[in-house]
Order: sequence, then structure tokens, then C-alpha cells
Amino acid sequence: MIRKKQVTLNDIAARSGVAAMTVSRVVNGNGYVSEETREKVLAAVTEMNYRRNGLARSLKRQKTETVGLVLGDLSNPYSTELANAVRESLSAQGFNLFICISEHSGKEDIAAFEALVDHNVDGIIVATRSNRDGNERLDRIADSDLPIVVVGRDFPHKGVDYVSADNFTGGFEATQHLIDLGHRRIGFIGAAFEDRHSLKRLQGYLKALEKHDIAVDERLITGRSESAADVPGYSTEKIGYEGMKRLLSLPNRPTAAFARNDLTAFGAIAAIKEAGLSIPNDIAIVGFDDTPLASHTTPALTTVRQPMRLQGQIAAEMLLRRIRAVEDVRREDRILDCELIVRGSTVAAKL
Amino acid sequence: MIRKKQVTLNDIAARSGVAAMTVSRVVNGNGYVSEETREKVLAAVTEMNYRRNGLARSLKRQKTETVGLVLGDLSNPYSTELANAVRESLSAQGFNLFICISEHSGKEDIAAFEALVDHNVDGIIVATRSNRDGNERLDRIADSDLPIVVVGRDFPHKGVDYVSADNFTGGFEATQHLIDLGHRRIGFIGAAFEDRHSLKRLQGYLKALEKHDIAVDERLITGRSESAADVPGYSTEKIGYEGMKRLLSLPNRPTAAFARNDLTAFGAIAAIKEAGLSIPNDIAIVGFDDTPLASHTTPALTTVRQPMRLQGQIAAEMLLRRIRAVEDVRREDRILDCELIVRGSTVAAKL
DNA sequence: CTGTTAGCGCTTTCAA
DNA sequence: TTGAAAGCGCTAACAG
Repeated sequence: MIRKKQVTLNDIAARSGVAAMTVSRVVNGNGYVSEETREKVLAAVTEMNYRRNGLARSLKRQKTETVGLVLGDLSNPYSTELANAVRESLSAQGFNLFICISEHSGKEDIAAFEALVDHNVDGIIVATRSNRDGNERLDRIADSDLPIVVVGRDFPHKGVDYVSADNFTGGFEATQHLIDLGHRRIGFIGAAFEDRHSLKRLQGYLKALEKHDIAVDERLITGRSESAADVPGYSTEKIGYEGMKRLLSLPNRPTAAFARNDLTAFGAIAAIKEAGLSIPNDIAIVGFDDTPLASHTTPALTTVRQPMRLQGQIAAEMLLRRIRAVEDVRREDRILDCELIVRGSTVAAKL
Repeated sequence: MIRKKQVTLNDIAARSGVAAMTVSRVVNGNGYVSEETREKVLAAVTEMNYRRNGLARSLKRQKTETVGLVLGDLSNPYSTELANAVRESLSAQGFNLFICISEHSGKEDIAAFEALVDHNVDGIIVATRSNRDGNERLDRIADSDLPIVVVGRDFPHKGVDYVSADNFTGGFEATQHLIDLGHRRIGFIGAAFEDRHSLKRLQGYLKALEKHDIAVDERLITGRSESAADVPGYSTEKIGYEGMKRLLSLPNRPTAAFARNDLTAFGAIAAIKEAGLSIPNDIAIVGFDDTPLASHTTPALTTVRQPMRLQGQIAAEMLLRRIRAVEDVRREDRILDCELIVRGSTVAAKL
């Protein structure tokens, strides 16, 4: 259809018999305008249903007061809380937030970055998992001095801040907790082989085993299959379910397992119940995140709580600091403490 | 800090000794450019790390190839699946998706609309709950012919399409199912008083009772407290928990309950278990949505499945149709069937 | 195949 | 208190 032609400043100016500049002043509420003129203009604005063109405005002003947030997926409560916290912090400062989803694909990460840069956002918060293509592009964008903050992992670029939970220590403490309870055969659910060096929670797990001289049994570490392609949104739970099934089929099955996150733990719990086994007596389970549902499963889930909202707030602050900076900003990073929440899903190992 | 001055078409043109227009052609890959010139330009582009300015481009072209999606919250798996489906459909057509969250606040709805309109998105998909302020603003935006599609409810404007699940029939069938099982005292969880006329699922519930001559007991209908202000993201589960507690404290407690959605049902289940009662024998529960977790609770949740992805796809198609239309578009609406999924949380009433 | 011109809608700057 | 001019960076339309 023939879209109604956009009403412009000039239209309003013509209609109310003043200059475009005067209309601009009225619309933006700055500069001096006589009450009389103001009213005349405002009348025309209402009458013609005028909306200023943000594109033109931003083009001229060289800023958009908009920030982008790139998320790997939406299915994890982690993303949700983070996004809310970021949004709240930013909107309190008059910034808009546009969220992009990349579905954990490097290609889509790039598409999201492009889209945001194309729209000249004032800064980007990145909370996707690290991947080569995405990192490379992000690096280039950071080179152009666009403010960037990364959440949940680090990013080695002098112009990029990052904030993350202490996943390593969290993983360590979760595992340590199980060891303290007397468990020796402890599974890890949710790690693909290629995560070995990037997944801090897995590293914490390995470290705890090492500290107690428990040999690592590769078969106890299970994760998504090779074909990561078939792993869409909600798969984390599916991974937990399948991972636990694999652990249960082992000749010498573990007496406890640490799941990469709560969703994975929920899947694992389902598999255990389905096998007619009991939690925590046959198998103890620890999750990670302390999602809202964690306290409501039966039994309630022992898990590691990470400060999701705080990460979002800090990320927003870091970004605003960069956006507003008038001189060079020194890189900043924050690693936040996690907290082990012991509930019913863990208990001392049977002897 | 002094942000690096943006590299422009003219800079590249100057550097490579051609006109800006030629650079534009190379960058956008349209029009004829000799191989030789192309290479020269491309070299300069790489060398100077040029990125075209999307604002200027969109201002000139009068389109952004970007669509906005406004969501009430992110905590409901419904939003998640919808967003993913929308994103997939749009990105397949070369459109970007920017998601805005309104936290179920009319004020934030408006802020999201403004932000999107300000960025001259080509269209908006709205999936927030209906509210007066938001509707009013949306109406004005629709008046200006910006393509708009509403999801999950209707919206009475000749220029706005909508797609929704058949919540009324879904609610009816869920309740009917419980009645068929012999239940007569059936609670409804998750309806505030003011939802009475807007919540189709509640209307379906009431209709089913009416059909079977079961008198409505107001005390069996429970929802969020008056102060909706204290109800942030994840509260739906909390509402279910509290709602069920209230039902359990009734002198003559119900033998079954229909929860407004799965999250609410999960909360209700937690309350029942906490009271030492059994599901489904003491109280049967039906949810709505068939979220991924529904099949993994103990017992698994009987629920009404609504086609979330399909709604997203259709919404995207409807919007693209409007965006691409060259002449007036007739209003379209689609109501999609739901499906009752019977699992372990419902069983015949004890006599 | 390449260049010129004009202008998208706004705001900055300077002048009145 | 108001206005005129210039230009943000890009591309459509036309000319060469």
C-alpha cells in the first residue's frame, strides 16, 4: 500500500507558521520558545500526529541512546534475569535496550553484532558463549572503539570490560560438597569434549577431584553429542536427561553428579526417576544457577547460586561508563562470588 | 574518550580515487563496477576498517529491514519459543529482530513502542498483555500505517492483524477433562479479579462449569494479589504456590485445579506437596502451555499445548505481508487450535 | 562502467 | 526568542 507520507518537522513548521528549528525546540523541550509559539506548534503536532524521525535525529547527533544485548538463547533463566537487570539499569538512565538472540551460532552472533552496529547503538553487551567467528568479529568492532562489555566469560581486548560469576570456584565447591559427603564416583553432566578448556565449571570439578586424589574417569563426563547442530533452545534439559541415562548404564555407575546448570540437572533428575532410582539416596545431584524452580523440585535441588541480577547491573554500569567517557577508559573486570545452596538433592554417600 | 571519527564513504572514495557512489556500489554489491575498481575500493575498505552507517542508509532508503518484538516478560517459556520462531522466520527473509521487554507495565510497553518507532523499524509484533495505556498508544501508531501484528490476543484496529491460540476452548477443554473425571470442586489459579473479562482461559473454565451446571464458587478462583506491583518476572510460579495454599486452606478444598499456565501449575504442585498431599489423588492439576518441563515433573503435568512456534511463524508472515504490501491490506486474524495433553497429574476423582 | 546532483529529516551553529 | 544555512552519511535518479 502507499504508506502515509511521514509528517516532518517542516510540515509542522509550515502548518504553524514558524521555522523548523523552532518546532525542533518545542518538540525537544530545549531552547527558548515563547509560550504562545509553543502552543501553536504543539497544536499542529497533535493535529498532524507528528513523530520525530529518530534516524535523522541520531544521524545528526551521532548517538542513539540505545544499547544492544546479545544473548545465546532465551530458554535459560539465566538469560532472562540478566536481561531484566540490564534493562532496568539502562532504562533508569534513559537508554533503550534491544535484545538479539543468536541461538548459540557464531553466524548468528555476527548477524546480531552487525544489526546492532548498523543501527548505531551506543554500546553492546555480549552474553553469548565464546566462539571463534564471533570473537573475531567482536574484536574488530572493539577496535573501532564501540563500547563493549562481555558477561559470563572473559574477552581479551583492551577496550572490552567483562563481568562474570566465579564459575571455577562454583564448580569446585559443588564438587567439593559431594566429596565431603563421601562421594567418590562423581559424574559431570553437560560438557562436550571441546568444552574441556573453556568450561570453568568443569575445570572446578576437575580441580576438586585432583585435590582429593580422585582419578578422573572420562566416562563420567558426559555432554551434548558431537552434532551440536541438533541442539536448539531447550536442549539443555534434554542433554541432562540423556547424559544421566548414559551414566546410569555404566557398569559402575556414579553415586553423585554435578550438572552444568539447573536445567541440565532437571533433565538428569527425570532420568533418575524414570529408572526407578531415588534422589538423593541412589544418586545425589548438584546443579548450577539456582533458578526459581530449583527450590520446588522434589527433592529440592542443591545448587550453586550465581548473582545473575548483579551481573546485569554491573554490565550496564560498565557499559555506561564507557559510553559516557570523555577520555580513555581503563579496562575493568569483575568476578563475582557464587554461593552453594544445599537442599535435599544431596546427602552423604551410602557406604 | 575521543571516539575515533567514523570512516565514511567519502573517505574511502578519496583514498581509492573514485566517487562515493562507486564505493557504495561496491559495498552493496549492486550496479556495475569493473573488477579493477572493485578491488581498489575493497582494499581501501579493509585498510580503513570501514563500516557503512546504517542510520544514514536507512534514512535515505526509508526502510530498516528491522522488526521489533515487544514481550511482556522473558520468564515464560511461551515468550521464548515465540521469540525464537519469529526470529527464525524473519532472519530467513533478511530481517533483523530487536526484542524489547516491558515487564507487563503499560508505561514500559509505551517506552518499547517509542524506542522501536524511533528507530524506524519496518514493523512491530506485540505480544504483551492488553492494557489501556499501551493499547491507546498502539492505536496511534497503527493509525500512522506502521505494520503491526498482535500475538496472543486480539486488537481492534483495521490495520492490525492478530494471531492467537484458542485460549477459550483450551480452558474449556481443560476444565471439561476434570469434570469428565468426576471432579466438581475445581479451582482456577492465576486469575486476578480484573482478568475476569479479558482472560479467555478463565472464561473457558467458567463456560465448562456452566455447561455442567456446576455453580461457580468465587473462593475457588484465585490469583495475584491486588498489588500487582510486587509481581516481577518469575512470579507466576509464586502465584501458583500462593494460590494453591489459599485453596488448601479452604474448609471444603477443591479436588482439582486448573492453572492459568504451566509455571503457575508448578508452583501449585509445590504447595500441594509441601502440604503432604498427593497429586493426582488428593488434588488433580491441569496446566496450560505444555512447556518443556511439564513432561518431567512428578507426576508429569496434564496440560493444554498451544502451538507457540506456529504463532511466531504466522505472526512473522503476517507482518512481512504488511511490510511488503504495495496496496491496502485487508485485516487478517488466526485462532489456532490447542491440544489437551493428558499425563499423570490428573485422575478420576475419589468418590 | 562511473560520476554528479539532490535530498532523506533532523540539529548545530551562527546570525538576527 | 526566532530563523537560515549547512551538513550528518548515504543512495536514487540521472547523466555522461
